Amino acid sequence: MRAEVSEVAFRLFAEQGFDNTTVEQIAAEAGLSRTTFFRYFGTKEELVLGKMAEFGHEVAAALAARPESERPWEALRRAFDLVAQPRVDESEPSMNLMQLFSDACSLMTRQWEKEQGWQSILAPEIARRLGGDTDPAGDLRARALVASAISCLDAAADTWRAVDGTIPLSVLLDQAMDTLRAANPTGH
Amino acid sequence: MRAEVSEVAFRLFAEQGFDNTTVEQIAAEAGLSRTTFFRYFGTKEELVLGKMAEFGHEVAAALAARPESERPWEALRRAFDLVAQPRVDESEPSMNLMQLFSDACSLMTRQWEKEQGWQSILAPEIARRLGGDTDPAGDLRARALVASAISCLDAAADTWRAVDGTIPLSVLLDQAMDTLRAANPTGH
DNA sequence: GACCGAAGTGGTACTAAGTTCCATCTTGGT
DNA sequence: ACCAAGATGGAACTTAGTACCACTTCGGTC
Repeated sequence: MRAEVSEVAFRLFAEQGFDNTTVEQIAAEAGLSRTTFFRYFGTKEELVLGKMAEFGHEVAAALAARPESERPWEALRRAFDLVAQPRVDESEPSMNLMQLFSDACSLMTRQWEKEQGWQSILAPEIARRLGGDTDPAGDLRARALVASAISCLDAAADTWRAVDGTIPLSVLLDQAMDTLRAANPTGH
Repeated sequence: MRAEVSEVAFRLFAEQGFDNTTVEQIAAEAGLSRTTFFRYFGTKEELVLGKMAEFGHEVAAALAARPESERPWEALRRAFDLVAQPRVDESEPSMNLMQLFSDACSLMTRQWEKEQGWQSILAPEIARRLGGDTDPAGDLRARALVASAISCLDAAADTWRAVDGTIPLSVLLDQAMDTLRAANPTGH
């Protein structure tokens, strides 16, 4: 039922884009009223979020199935194969999934723009420090570093608020970023 | 001018919350019309985003000022001191800033909920693999790992689309995550 | 000093998301 | 056949955001 509406909606999203598709349209094509749509989904975005959550659980299952001996970072990497691995068996494999992933990021909100903003601000300097690659995908490493660092800051800030500031933010940030501290090359 | 409106808005946000403050209210208190407000800011969220962007540039400046010899991850960490370091000189220092940071994350959008969703789904397993800490802030390390991994996936997916899939996503993801690969402890 | 164009401003009306409330229909049990 | 409950649809409302138009104001020109 939810699945049926969802299917209709994603067809329309694919045809016209997310913003150009109204809830009224989705409801009409799915054969229910606007009111009922909102009773089921609450928000238009929840359609996308719901699908993302499904994948999230799949990834979690894959993660849980990784061997105990595997290091966490590696286990995560392997779990991500679920979405990253080009699957030859399914019809339209990971392209649609990554499209959805990417859409979900750009769709929802400005939070993303904020992070993108910080990323685009910080990444050039990091890229420079990593050495002067100017390959098309050359700055991926810089972006990964910056995005992860922001994530650590988010996590630390959240914990900081959760403990009412009784632990200094800098300590928490050290804790978070120490966990990730990679064998980075020395500045060029 | 923008600053003046911004000041009024943040006072109202603090008093009533972001959602319970209408643009009409802000405009009225700042002495301009709703129409003019939108001419200046475009969106209500841009008020918050704008402030975040300011901090972003401050951090970028601090980052650029770090010694060349410093490793990128460390340089980022030091640049983040701008927001993380408890500043004794200013009146209400980093608490408000982090409040804003945190609000900006929860405010804008569901993208954040999605990431939070994935994080909350994946983190317990990672926490378990890191060893059985159950401290209040004990899962910070797990959250940092998961959030960073998600960031790498985002960056890789973005690059993948930018190069029209001519480089396999798995390769890009390896590239991104190898950059971050930490000296993680072996699963307990 | 009157005139004029441009830019900034406000007002009105619109679309669309999301909420609330009420009326209606269906449906399962008595 | 009846009745109560839950699902559905409709109408009205609030708010963000957009489009358009009218008004003012102000600097320059004749």
